Amino acid sequence: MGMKNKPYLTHSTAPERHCSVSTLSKVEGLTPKQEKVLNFIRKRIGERLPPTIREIAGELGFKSTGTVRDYLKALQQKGLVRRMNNKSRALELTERASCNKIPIIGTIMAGKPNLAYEEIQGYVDVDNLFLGRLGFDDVFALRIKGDSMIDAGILDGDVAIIKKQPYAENNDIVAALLNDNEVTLKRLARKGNKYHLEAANPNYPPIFEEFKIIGKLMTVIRKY
Amino acid sequence: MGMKNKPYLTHSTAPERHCSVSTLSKVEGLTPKQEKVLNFIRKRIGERLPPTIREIAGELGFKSTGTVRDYLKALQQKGLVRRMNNKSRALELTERASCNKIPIIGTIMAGKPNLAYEEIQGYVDVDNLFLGRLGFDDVFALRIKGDSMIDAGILDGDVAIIKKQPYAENNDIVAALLNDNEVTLKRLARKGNKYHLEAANPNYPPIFEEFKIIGKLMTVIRKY
DNA sequence: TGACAAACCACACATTTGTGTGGTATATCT
DNA sequence: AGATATACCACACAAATGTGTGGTTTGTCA
Repeated sequence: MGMKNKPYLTHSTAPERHCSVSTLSKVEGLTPKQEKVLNFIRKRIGERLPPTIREIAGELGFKSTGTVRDYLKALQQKGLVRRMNNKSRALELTERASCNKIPIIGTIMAGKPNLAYEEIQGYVDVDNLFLGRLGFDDVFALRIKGDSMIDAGILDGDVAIIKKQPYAENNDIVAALLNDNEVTLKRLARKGNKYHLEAANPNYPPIFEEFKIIGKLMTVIRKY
Repeated sequence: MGMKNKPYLTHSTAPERHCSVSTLSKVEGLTPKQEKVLNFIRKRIGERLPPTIREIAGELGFKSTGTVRDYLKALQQKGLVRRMNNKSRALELTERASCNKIPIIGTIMAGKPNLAYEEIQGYVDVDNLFLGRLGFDDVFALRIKGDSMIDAGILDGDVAIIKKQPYAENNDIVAALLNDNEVTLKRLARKGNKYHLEAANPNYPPIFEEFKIIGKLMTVIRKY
């Protein structure tokens, strides 16, 4: 009955990930109804608990589970949804249907009132962007202080996502622990067969003192 | 049986969110076994499909569902997990147990074998970092081509997250549409009471031709 | 007209899944 | 010694859930 938009888990801390990609119906050849089903699935996956077939039926007002299965079959055929047999809630969005992604635009057509994406080169996956295939265990973040890496495009205040590892290769940008227990982000450089640290800023001298590599720079994020 | 670490959904595009915060057991008063259960739940929620009780039992090697229920009860009492009755897979992590955040480290103590976070300045919330309070519909991404913004620390290949808006303020970095339908990222500048676009690179001249602002730079992301 | 897809429904059945009861063993604390 | 918590197990039952079969209606396209 009228439970529209009620979060499934009462105390959910999950972000609202529901996103109706308004152009998807045309792009992907979805009917409006199919898009509604897909959007509900999106929403619930965003809330961290995919729906059961009967929950979809309830939300969309269908009286038969068979109806939902027809929709799921259609969405599967169109490559937007994947399922596992005989597993409850085993619904997954494909790359194309995922709503955790922000389109990367190449060219944009200026339609009169709105914009139309002309060329979508790909998608930024919000979840994977930092981590790639890493787990949360494997990384930490540093907030950059100072301008010692400015020539590498790493500015004061940027957040650096560091993959924990006690080694790195020549020329990698690494988070290193100095003797005073300070962490610094520098480029790993080799002179002969000894490694040292170099800033990306001519005003800073290379560091030849003892250091310990604690991780390797994976991602830089800057907010404006 | 030995299905350790096998992704649950074969073609899963979901990130591996499994994160055993190694200090959690002490902080939260968890036993090692309880932490293992929690970490498996974390992992599977990260893969977008919370586990059933029997799946937990299978993973951890328990032969009885009752065992798992004992663990869930303990985790619930310790405020790390929430559940719904009679709903399959209805497992949710609380704020404290959630693993969507990456700690931002200030100083780091070098313990003998491992590192200990000395000063956690805050957390990077993976879900909200790009968007803040924006929805997925309000943004798009541009992949930076060229070095015209290099002095602003925006390099070739970086991904720029743009908030859609047809206006901006002086000195904002904006995504602008030029006459040839090309999108470009430049700094909005004012001369008298006319706006034009400026690169952040002395090799590029300012752009005085007609343009249309399509959005404002919110975030820059660079992967290594 | 016929073929086809979309969009529904009913209902039975099998499997999955959560729940409940009642155990055993071990260690710790009082 | 008794109370308590952890750490398991077996088994039965009920509820939730996925599956399968077989329909009806409507519109579109050839």
